[in-house]
Amino acid sequence: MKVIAREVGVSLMTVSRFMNGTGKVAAETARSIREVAERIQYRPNRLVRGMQTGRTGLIGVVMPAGLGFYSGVLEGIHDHLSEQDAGLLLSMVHGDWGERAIEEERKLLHRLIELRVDGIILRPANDEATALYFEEIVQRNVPIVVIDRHVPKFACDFVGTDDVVGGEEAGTRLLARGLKNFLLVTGGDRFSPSRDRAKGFRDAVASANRPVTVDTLEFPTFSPNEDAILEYLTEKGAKVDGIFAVNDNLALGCRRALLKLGRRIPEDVSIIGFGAVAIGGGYFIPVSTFDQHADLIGRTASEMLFAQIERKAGSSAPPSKTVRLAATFIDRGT
Amino acid sequence: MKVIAREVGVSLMTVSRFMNGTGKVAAETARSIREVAERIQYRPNRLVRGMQTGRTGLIGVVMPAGLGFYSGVLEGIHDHLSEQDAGLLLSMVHGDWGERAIEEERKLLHRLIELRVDGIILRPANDEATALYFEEIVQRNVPIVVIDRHVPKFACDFVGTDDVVGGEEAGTRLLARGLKNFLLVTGGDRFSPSRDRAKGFRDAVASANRPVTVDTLEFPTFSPNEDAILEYLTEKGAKVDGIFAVNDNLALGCRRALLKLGRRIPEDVSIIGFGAVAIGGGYFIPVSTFDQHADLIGRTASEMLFAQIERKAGSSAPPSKTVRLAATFIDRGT
DNA sequence: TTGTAAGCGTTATCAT
DNA sequence: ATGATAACGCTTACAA
Repeated sequence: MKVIAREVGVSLMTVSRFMNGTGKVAAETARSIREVAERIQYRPNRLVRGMQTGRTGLIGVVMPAGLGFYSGVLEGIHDHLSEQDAGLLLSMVHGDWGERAIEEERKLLHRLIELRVDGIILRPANDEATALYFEEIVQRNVPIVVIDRHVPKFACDFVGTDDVVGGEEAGTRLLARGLKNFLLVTGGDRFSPSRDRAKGFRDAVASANRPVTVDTLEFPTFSPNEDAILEYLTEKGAKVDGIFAVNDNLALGCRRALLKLGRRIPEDVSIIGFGAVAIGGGYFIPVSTFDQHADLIGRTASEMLFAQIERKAGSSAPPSKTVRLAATFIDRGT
Repeated sequence: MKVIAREVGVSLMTVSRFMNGTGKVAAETARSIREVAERIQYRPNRLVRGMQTGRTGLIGVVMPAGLGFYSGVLEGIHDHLSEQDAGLLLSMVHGDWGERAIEEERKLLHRLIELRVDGIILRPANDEATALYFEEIVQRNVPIVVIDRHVPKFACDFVGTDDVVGGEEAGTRLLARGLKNFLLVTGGDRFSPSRDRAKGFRDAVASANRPVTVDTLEFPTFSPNEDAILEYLTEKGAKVDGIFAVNDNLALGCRRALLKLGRRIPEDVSIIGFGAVAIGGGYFIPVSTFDQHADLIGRTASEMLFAQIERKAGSSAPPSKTVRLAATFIDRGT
């Protein structure tokens, strides 16, 4: 800017005003500035600008990536951020459990604060101990939106799937087929998506006007142990005719086990998953499932984050908002 | 820092020195500083620090995300950056073709420059017209590593798969089965991975010591048109007994077409894909393929980028390096 | 071991 | 419509 100011013969301020469109600049002056800027390939330093204005234009995103669902969310976030001319600072989390994950996540959040991000979108590693790392964010009044996993102990904006209703619909659909002996495959109760889908399913099945049974298989790591499934199906679960798994990965594990036992899908056993995990054009997960509209979750989260950021200026303190998007059933004939 | 300095009763500089470990600070002073910093939850402003030192600790990554391969690459990059305490600024590209993609990509690169990233990792949208947007990067001497798609017109560090050798191995393996009539399914010649894999395959097959045929089907958008495949297989390609597709998506398209025609895999037709696209735990792409070690590509790219960044200080100008990682065959019995 | 002064590239504020 | 000056939060260079 100094160079431009000198060459054009104006002060730094005139150049600054031209660059960020604040205040009036004479048409003639503007032309010269534009010309010189172009010639010397001037690129404003966004970081310094951020230091001045208090808005860096950077948004921190903390989530496990790689999996289909989260890349969809990430894409939704990214697209909205692009429209807002904001940058996406990505931190991927790996482990899901235990103290280590929490410690790791705290460090990531610290880093984001040190980078002075304008806001944070977070998929929490853990329902527990969240006060620990939310504390600082609250103190500093950093805008934040939580996605996918609801954290009951911390009131802030949340965007996720309507898991309870999704689970209910799964139950209703299996019931409508006249099935009676259900297997519910979950990841345990530690995370809201699994917990809520299971709850919805149980509620729906419990309200059937005929006698039904529901057995539950839990895989706390969300990875289906095929041996355990086989064992269940050959012993206690010999009569199972309907399976709901809280995610597609678990559903696929069941599918493989069933095929191994020679049980036909859906003639002998119906099966429904959740998540519509899909990968680029044409790959196909052979299990009826629910589309969570991942990209929309991401976009919504980003929009809510910006609403918070804009609000900060006005400094009102509205109540936190919880948004749950309906999952859409995808019938793949299983 | 000002607050800490005042409370402890030292100058700003002492605090600064303590914070970044430069110079000596008395043990006693250090204790006090640490204490106050802890109490007031001081977090250094990395952006300002970057402005001063010329290193922001931010790395820009420009690539299409979402697909399995790229999320693997992203993960590799991310892990290395974490180790280096650097931040990952992600820009996702959507369209792959035409002027628009190039324009979009230029804007992204500009943004990264405005953010003063220390370096850039780029999966180029296009082999053509690259000088256009590389020009500025070269002028500004911004460290950059290109991945996946080799850009012949621009000499810079590159990391990708050894596509030619991979294609050769596919050919060799099909030949070893005694097959004679091949179908090569490509995405055309515009991008190096498709082009090179096809070249390798053709070379291998051409060196067979028996008469063979090779037909080629091109899908410039990399999405398999099942009708076109069916048409080919029922007419000209009735005798095809071996298929090599330059990526798994195309291979799966062929698989579906074959199954529809009642051709058995691999009894009637052998098929090999490329890319080992996989998604979280347990999903399974039913086509023999090659693992590109995506995460290693990402990590290597990041390492090479940091080598450049460190070199910048020393300002020597070494030749650019091209690294090609071998793809590993994954036998899935097809 | 600590301090002083200047500077990084930009915007805010108040004046002209 | 333009300018002067201070300020943002930190580091570098030099001095004590």
